[in-house]
Amino acid sequence: MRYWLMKSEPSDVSVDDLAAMPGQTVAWYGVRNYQARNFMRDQMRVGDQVFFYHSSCKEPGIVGIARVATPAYPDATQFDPANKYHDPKATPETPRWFNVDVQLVRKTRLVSIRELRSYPELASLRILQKGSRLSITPVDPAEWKFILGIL
DNA sequence: GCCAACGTTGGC
DNA sequence: GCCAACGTTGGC
Repeated sequence: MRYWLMKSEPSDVSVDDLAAMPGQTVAWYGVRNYQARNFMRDQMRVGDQVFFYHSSCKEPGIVGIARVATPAYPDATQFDPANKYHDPKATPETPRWFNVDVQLVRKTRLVSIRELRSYPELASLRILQKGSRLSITPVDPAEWKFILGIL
């Protein structure tokens, strides 16, 4: 079992949006970064635990706990010319982008990035590193436990 | 809106 | 295969 942190812009899919979805589950479409894709495609397993993180918004931070609900499969938006995530180089025979489905486990209080930065125990958390931009990052078991403890 | 950091693109 | 130019991310 692995642990992850996944960023979502709340103007796109917020934790409340996720809570309102059928089965409280959403396809994690739109990832167009190879490293993040590889995490989903190669390393995620059903049941992996996820911190749901709001980014590019007024109060960035962790807002929920989720789980990986499906193995990775081709991201449908890459094939749709009308979609902003359309990739003209992708075909159903040779898909380039993959996504898992993510299911909400529970909302949490907002743990802001500012608060996360305040804990020496989280000094190595990937998203706190200088220049970190990856939308999907692994979380160490010790980091996961620590954050659970402050929720 | 700024801008540092990083990823991607494409000419050579 | 190098690397400058460009685009994107995302906190502030």
